[in-house]
Amino acid sequence: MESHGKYISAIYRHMQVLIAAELAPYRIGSGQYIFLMAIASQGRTTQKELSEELLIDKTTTAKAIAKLEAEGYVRREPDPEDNRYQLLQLTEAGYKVVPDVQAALNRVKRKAAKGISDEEYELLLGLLKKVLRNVSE
Amino acid sequence: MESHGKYISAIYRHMQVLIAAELAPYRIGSGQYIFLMAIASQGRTTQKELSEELLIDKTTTAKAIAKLEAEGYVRREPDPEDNRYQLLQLTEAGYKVVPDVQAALNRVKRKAAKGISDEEYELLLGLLKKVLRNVSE
DNA sequence: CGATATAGGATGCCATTGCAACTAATATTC
DNA sequence: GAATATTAGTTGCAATGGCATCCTATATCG
Repeated sequence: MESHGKYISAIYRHMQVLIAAELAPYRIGSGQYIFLMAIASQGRTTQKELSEELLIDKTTTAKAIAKLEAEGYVRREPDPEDNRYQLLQLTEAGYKVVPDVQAALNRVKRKAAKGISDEEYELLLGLLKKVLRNVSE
Repeated sequence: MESHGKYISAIYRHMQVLIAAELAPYRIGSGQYIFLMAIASQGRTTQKELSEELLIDKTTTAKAIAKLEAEGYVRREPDPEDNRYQLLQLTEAGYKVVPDVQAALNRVKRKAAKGISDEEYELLLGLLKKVLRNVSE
């Protein structure tokens, strides 16, 4: 009785390794790029929003943001209207690195999707979305 | 430009948590059950074989097997014909726990596959297999 | 046969991740 | 308005997992 779990796990681990290798030159780890790209695409945001959107534990988010900040890609400043929040935004260096990161991610994606048609890929995305909704509720 | 990576990663992390909770009563972690089930289905084997079949680094395999041995589910003995190998097999307790683990995995799978038809599920498996082949070569 | 290479496995180290528990700030309730 | 609850974020801890390195046993090559 075959299950998707084995494949999901193996794909995840291999993608982590591939992405880590691609992003090593920028000193961005496999655990940080999602946050960088999320901030890039939605501008000023908070850790809470990122956690909810990416379905990642808030403590994981905190640590990833701390690393991105240490590398100079993200700036943090307390929200003047509510000091519990830290407003996040990309720095100059952050904006500059985004296209390179995007290109690296595209390379990995092309490698992963080789031999899969656009229709099949859309189908895959749709099914994964459904599975994610199921396991995350 | 949407990609499967985000979903794969989120599904993986959520499944880890679900499986860990299901298997906690048996003191089997989310990193060990695959090995238990693999040994159960193929009988006497070695760490090398497991690593290759599951596409998992050999050091990860070593640690998982060590834990399963410590919990009394797996027995290890040196291969008399080649002392580099450790022959692995389930203990009594190992055989006894397999059905429970299988049932737990089935529960997680049913939850994950809710609202997905058998045909769609097969399609998903096929695509995941393709992606895995792509990223692991 | 002896030297070198290769193979299975183990160990140390580090990155990622989630949970429990905590802190500080804002909301709510009496 | 003071006490309590909730919320955003942080810290410590433990589990998973890969890489570099090492050890020991077998293979190979001169």
